[in-house]
Amino acid sequence: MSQKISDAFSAPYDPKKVEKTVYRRWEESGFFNPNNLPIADNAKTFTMMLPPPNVTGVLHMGHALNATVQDILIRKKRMEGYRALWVPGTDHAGIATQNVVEKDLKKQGVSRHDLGREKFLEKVWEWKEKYGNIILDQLKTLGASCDWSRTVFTMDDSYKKAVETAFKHYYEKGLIYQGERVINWCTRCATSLSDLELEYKEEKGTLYYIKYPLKDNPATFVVVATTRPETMLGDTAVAVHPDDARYKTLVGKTLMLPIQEKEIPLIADSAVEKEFGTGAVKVTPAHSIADFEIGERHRLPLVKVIDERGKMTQESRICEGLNTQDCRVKVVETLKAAGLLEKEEPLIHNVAHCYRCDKVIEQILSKQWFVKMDGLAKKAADAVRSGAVSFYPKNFEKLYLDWLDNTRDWCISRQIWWGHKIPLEGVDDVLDTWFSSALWPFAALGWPSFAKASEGKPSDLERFYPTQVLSTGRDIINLWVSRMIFSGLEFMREIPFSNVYINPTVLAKDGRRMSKSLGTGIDPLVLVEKYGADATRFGLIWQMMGVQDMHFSEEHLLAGKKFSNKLWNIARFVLQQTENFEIRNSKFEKIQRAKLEKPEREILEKLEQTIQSVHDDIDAFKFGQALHTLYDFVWHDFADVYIEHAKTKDTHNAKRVLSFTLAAVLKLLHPFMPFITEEIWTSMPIAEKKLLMIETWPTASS
RNA sequence: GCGCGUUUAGCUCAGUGGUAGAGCGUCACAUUGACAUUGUGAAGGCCGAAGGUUCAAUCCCUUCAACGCGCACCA
Repeated sequence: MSQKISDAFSAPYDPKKVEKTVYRRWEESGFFNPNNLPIADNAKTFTMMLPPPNVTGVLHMGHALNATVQDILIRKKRMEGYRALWVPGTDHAGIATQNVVEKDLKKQGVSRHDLGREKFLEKVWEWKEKYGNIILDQLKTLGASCDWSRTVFTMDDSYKKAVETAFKHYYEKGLIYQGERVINWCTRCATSLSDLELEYKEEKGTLYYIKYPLKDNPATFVVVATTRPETMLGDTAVAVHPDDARYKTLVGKTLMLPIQEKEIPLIADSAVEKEFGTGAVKVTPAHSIADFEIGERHRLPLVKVIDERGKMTQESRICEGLNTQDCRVKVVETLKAAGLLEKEEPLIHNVAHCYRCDKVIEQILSKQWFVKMDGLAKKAADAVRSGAVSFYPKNFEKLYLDWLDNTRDWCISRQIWWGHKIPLEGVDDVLDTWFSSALWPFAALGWPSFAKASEGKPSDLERFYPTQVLSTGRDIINLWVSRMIFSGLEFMREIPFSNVYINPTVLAKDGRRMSKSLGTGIDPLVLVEKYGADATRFGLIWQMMGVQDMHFSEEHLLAGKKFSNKLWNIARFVLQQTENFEIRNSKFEKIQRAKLEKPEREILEKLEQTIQSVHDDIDAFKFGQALHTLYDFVWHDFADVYIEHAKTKDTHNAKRVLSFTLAAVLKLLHPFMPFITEEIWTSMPIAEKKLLMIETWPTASS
């Protein structure tokens, strides 16, 4: 692969001429697959699972950032001689994907019900094929060194088996149960949702003060305050706080529920807040999770007045068939006419919306499947409390523990079509997409099968589980990370990863999160086209200095492009100087420092420091710092100072130092900017040269 | 309401108990010698506000504000 320098380099650097070819060279080498790495049998493993992107659409810069972070880690470990495996894949993403396909069909005026389940699922599979492939191509274009031969989709047959096995395990252990309980329901998606799949938004509402007459003394009232007067049609009690002096004498009396003209008790329950409204709260056990719990404590009947389509039921009597909004109007009018509406007040309150379609959530009584959480949550919490799993940055551990310490049972059944069917007879529901994602670290390695890869060789599961690092975003710490941890402990009896690196959320210019649904996403391929993949990676990492969020800014990609060019020209100069100057790789690293002149000694000392701090920073997940250090060294110490000095002399030692420093720089930069470094490496005058991606990572000699 | 984070140059962000830094942008000058995607230099900041500790505070403490996030409430 030796090339004439004059052929290999012509300024300015053009990533388009290089990146595709270099990637092909890596793929042909087979080294993305750790089985092909030239390492000893007892080499340590280093495994990462790519958080499988949803097949809802193309990747944006947030994904690009996470892919780059992981590629930096895996490339460094590979150069350090580890059996390095990075498993890629994609996620079927239940509701989210079903929704985008439904939206797409809607453009042609077709609904999923027009097509029917089977035909609709065919459409979803078509969508999955298209976007799944685009996603993998995007990752390759960015330089991701995943082992593509191990690519997994969360609805592959083998994965399906994992999901069924997991369900069966929980079921037989009594951890999965079916129950009629109040759950979050999206009337648009027509499915239940878990507590985590809601987004609360502050909205202006009205607080209605309604008089509930005492049965024995209809001239006397208990006034309740509510933002949802229509749900009063399903009230089965009014509750006050046990210590509330205002109601002490009334507790236990019977009230008349207006409109329905039903007798309901006035009860005392400590879940009621004295300060809110009048201190008396209407209890609608079929349409509020909190009221359902009060209802369980007081054995209250359940009256379901809102159905799964968001329409009022027969039980609502005067409002039967109306939607909730119209029913509210009718209820308020009726109360006014009866003189039972005391007053109305404006109120700012939080309203739950569906995290996938934004529709307001109803809480309704419904028969669903649940996973018992107490034991599992405790396992997951202990894994972090004991230090077995660590978060970077550390403060995310609190977010994780807060949720686990307070979580309710997990509603895992969904009334949609796209997903894993619940593996029991007579049930058409599918599983929450996070149920399958939770198994990712081991299901993607073949679980439940431990079958040997080949004669005598350990299976992937044995060899690569547990993994070392999970790199992901903060928005799915509880949805995903916590569930992987208890799933790993439950099924593998071992934590799935020891480090969780939470990367910053990439925000668009206006400060909103980058996301497809918000229309704020930027396709990394557009930027790769403009600046090159190395510069795109550079720009993202350059900006990532360790805070929670980053306002994505394209100017850093320009800096990356300039830096690529600088590096290219540095290499041009060094290679010109060192033409016909070939050293064996093994000897190459050893330069007797004492015999050198001051400028040579200084640049080598600075290089040592750089090697040390880059090494430490990457291992501490300080990727931005590492890149800044490298940039400063390359541009300001090496180019501005040493190379300028080297122009003034033509000694053997100067040539050695030039070559040696460049070689070290290429290695250190390779995880960050893999393409250009690999390309320059092909022209380095080094004997017994391998691909840079598997060359030895530099260490600071002490 | 509770908690966490952020607030530094036009923009995106570093940083330190003692004359404040980078990238990009701006301005001036420099062009045959690796690189104009360059080089040299310059302008540009009461380091969110107010108190406090200290010889000295952008940094430590308190309070406040704005923004972001999580939790609770969301009757």
